[in-house]
Amino acid sequence: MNIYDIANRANVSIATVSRVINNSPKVSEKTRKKVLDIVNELGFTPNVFARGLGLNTMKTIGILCSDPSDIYVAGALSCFEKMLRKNGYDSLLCCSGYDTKNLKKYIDILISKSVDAVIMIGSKYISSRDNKNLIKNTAKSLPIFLINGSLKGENIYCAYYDDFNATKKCTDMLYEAGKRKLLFLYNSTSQSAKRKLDGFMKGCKEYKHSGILFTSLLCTENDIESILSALFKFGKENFIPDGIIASDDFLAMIALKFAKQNNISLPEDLSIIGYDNSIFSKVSYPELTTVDSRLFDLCSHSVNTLLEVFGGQSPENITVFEPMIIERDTFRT
Amino acid sequence: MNIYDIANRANVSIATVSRVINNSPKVSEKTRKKVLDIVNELGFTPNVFARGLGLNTMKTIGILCSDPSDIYVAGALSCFEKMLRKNGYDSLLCCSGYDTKNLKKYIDILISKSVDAVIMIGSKYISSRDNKNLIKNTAKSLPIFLINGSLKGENIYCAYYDDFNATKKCTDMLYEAGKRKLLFLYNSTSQSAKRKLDGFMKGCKEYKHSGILFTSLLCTENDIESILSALFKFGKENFIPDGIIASDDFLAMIALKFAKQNNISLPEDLSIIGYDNSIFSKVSYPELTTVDSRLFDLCSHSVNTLLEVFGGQSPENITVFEPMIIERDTFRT
DNA sequence: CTGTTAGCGCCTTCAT
DNA sequence: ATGAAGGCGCTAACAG
Repeated sequence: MNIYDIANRANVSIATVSRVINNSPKVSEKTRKKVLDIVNELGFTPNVFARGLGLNTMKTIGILCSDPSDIYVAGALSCFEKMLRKNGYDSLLCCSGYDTKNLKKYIDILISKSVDAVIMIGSKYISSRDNKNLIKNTAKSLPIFLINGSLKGENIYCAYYDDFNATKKCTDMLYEAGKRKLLFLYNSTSQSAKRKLDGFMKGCKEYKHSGILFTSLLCTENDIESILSALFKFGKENFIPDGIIASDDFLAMIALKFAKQNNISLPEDLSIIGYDNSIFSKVSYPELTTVDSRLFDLCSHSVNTLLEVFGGQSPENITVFEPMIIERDTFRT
Repeated sequence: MNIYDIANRANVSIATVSRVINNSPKVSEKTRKKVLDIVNELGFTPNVFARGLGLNTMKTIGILCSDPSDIYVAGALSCFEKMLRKNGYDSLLCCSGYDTKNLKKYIDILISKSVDAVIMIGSKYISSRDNKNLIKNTAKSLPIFLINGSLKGENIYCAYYDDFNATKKCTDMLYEAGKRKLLFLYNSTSQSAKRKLDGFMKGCKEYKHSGILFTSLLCTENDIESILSALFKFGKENFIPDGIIASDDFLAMIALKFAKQNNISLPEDLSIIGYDNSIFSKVSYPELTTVDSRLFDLCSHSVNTLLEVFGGQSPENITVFEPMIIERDTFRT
């Protein structure tokens, strides 16, 4: 079934049918109704290929992410799909895994499907110089939206969170609460993780002369056991922290587990601050004090920007959101 | 850039270029190489619309789910995308939320994008008679794959887990461990939840004459506070359970939290068994004993079935996977 | 307001 | 082994 069939039945030309389908104003109400009735009766849906072929747009956005089973990614994905759909766009999902080397491959896939834009969730993609150039190049042909990452360039729109400020603030708070042996836990060397680490270091260095000890632990292995044993080994060596800042709630949960296994009392002997205000932070006991990464704000802002770009406007290229610390039970000021 | 450009540069016709792109055997090695070189040099990718217009397939699978921020859905999504991509298929994501009434709307969206098949994650969609008929009807035009749900019908392929057996087994184990006041927690009336509830009831009824008390609690509100307060109110009334089976790990986590808040010792005074073997069960302390829902098996089996269907074979329509209980710390036999 | 027609880029059948 | 040409369904420019 195609517009010819509809046109035949309605005794009009295919052009008229096309106009009706696309809500063109220049159709008489009478013809419109006649055509619409037949369209509904036959349950006709225009063929996207044919439409795309002419318009070269399929109202589809490519969403590039590492892995939706990551809780942060899943949240972003959920938000994007919902908002995009509300505005008539479909979401083509493309998961790259945690290796960012073959970004080109995935971008090519999305481009070959003629997506109208690419949303990249996570700052890992911007780590290498090659990838940066690749993204800048890609942006020549379609707008790119970076969630949680920062890259200057035409047709590139970034929204991220001021992680530096956030961890700096956390460090300050821990110090002011009397904590003097601080540990920063992180699991990636992404832009975002770096910003967090930098904020932590900055804070610690300011208190250096006040007898503060601090260090950071990169947990590259992502399974719980290895992180726990790293923590354990770490604690044994020389440094038993009284304050931990984690780059995400998952790591914070493991730190919490470690503390409980070792009968360390929270938050007196050890304070823990997580990151993301994820479901983990609410479901745990005690509940995690955490940094709200305002995922929803980031995502909805990005979709709005996207709509503005498609609407021919020129929105800001970079938007930074301010941190907010959610105090729960693992640390209180 | 299109095949005409390539054809020009290579001094061949577009037909030849098309043949090369599609690995047709009837092209001389020499021409093939000549064309391929230019294709690679220019980074040419055939236009999917044009291709789809003729072939009416876009090598895209529609994935219908409630919400990827649900941890189970996220896991399935991750698995599907990965396996489909490996086999040259893209994933078009479509999230319906938890209201299953407008299934038709979402199916129409996917069909209008000419997906080659639809994968439906979650058994909620099969709840109403209307939806069942809708799915059967849709299956006339393209294959449908049901994850965690069961519906007989041509061109409908189901993979689910024997939840009945699983909760039945859990109930048996709790009874054998001396538990006599059992509670089943669930949060949905999906097929899968019903199977779980039935298994629990079956088990309990068998022990009815041995002085066992049992009941179930449907937690429709999905926020932690209301579930906690439901549990609290519940405990106050008349029934303090010594064994809880939850329909997912999230509910189990909340039960765990409740127990800890009320200084109930685990697993002595209260045993908890979760469901799904999700990240929750491993990150909590004590770790959750849980039922492994073998998500990965379900998903990969479904993708294999899908490939078989596309390959013209006739695989089994319904596959049931057997339960496996993972013993951790909240209950031990 | 409505109809005619030329593409959009590719695949495929039919000639050669 | 290769080329020419029709057709896939739709949109938009143009003509009436």
